[in-house]
Amino acid sequence: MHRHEGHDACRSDAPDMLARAEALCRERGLQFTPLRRDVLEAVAESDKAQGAYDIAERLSVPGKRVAPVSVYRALDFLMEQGLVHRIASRNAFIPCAHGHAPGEGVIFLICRSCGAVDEASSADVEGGLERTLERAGFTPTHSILEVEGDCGACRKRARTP
Amino acid sequence: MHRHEGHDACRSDAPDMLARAEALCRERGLQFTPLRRDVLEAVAESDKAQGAYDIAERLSVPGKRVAPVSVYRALDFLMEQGLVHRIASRNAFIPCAHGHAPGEGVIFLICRSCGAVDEASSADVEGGLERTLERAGFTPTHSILEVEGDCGACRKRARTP
DNA sequence: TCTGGCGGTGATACACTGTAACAAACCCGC
DNA sequence: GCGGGTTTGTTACAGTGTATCACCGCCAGA
Repeated sequence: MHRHEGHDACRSDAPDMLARAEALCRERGLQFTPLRRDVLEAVAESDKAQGAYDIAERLSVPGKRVAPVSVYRALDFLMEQGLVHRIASRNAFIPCAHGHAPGEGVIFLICRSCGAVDEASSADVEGGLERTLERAGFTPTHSILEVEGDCGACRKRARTP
Repeated sequence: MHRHEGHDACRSDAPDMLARAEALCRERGLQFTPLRRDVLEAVAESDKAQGAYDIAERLSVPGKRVAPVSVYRALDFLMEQGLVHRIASRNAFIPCAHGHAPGEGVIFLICRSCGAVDEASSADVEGGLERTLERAGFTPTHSILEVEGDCGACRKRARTP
C-alpha cells in the first residue's frame, strides 16, 4: 500500500503534465491537438474537480467560443489515455496525478471544504475488493471508489482559524 | 466479511420493504406519506437501478401526473432514512437490500449486461480503506464504492446461450 | 374557534450535464 | 491532387437536478 507522494507539486506542475501527455501521444501514434492540449491544461491548472462547462467557459475568449461538446470529446480522449479522471459523484474532472498501472484501482479523496481531490491507492483495499467480488461471483470491468470528507489541511485550518 | 445472503428474495419482497419503512418512520416520528410509499414501492419493484424520471413516469397515470421534482423529494427523504441508495455512476436509485449498520460501507455490484445491482460488504475493504485514509490524513464523511462488471448469472447465460 | 406555523405536495421554470447528427476542416499516405 | 480517416464546429436535443412560489392539511396555542 502506498499513498502517492509529492502530489501537490505534481498537480500544479501543468507544463510537466503537458510534456508527458505529448510524449505519450507520440508514443501511441495519437494526435495531441491544440484543443486537447488546452483542455488538459485547463484541467491541470487546479487541483479541484472542474465541470466540463466550466472548462468550456474558461477556454472561451471573445470571438472564439469553445463549445461544451468539444470539451467532452477532448475529455473522453484524455480519459481513454489515462490523463484525466472523472469524479462520478461530482460530474467533474481532475488531472491524473501520475501514471497508474493500467487497471490499478485509484481512490479519490474529495475534500468537501476546499474541493481539492487527492488520489490514493491501497493494495489492501484492492485485494479485499477482489476477494469480495470473487466470492460474489462477479467479474469486474471497472470500479470507482470516491471518498468525501475533510483533508488534513482543511482540518488543521479549522482548528486554528 | 460477508456477502448479503438471500438477496433476490429481499429485493423482490416489496411488501416487506414497505412494512419495514413504515415501522421505521413511525419509530422516528416521520411521515410515511402515500407519495413516499409509492416511490419506495416503485424503486423496490425492480433490482435494476431506476432513474428519477423513470419512476415519475411509472407513477403517473392519465389524469394524475407525478412530477420528477416530487420524486426527487421523496427519494431524498428515503435516502436520508437509509431506505434507498443512489448509484452515482448511473444517476439512478435502488432499494436498500437490508438494514445496514449506520456508516457501514456498502459495495454496489452493477451488472453491465442485465443492469441488476447487488450489494456486498467487506470488512477487509473497509479496514484497508480506513487505514489508507488515516495515512493520508483524510477524515471521511461518506464514501461510495461501485463496481461495474458481469454478474454470475449473466456470465453463465453467456457461456450457454 | 380561530389562527399561525410547519411540513408536504403541485406546478412552473430553469440550470446543469451529456449526446446525436451532420457538415466542414484537417491531415496523411498514395 | 485525391480519397479516406480523424478532428472540430455547430445545432439541436435528451437527461438530470434544483429554485421558487403557491396551496393544502394538520396541529398547537391563544
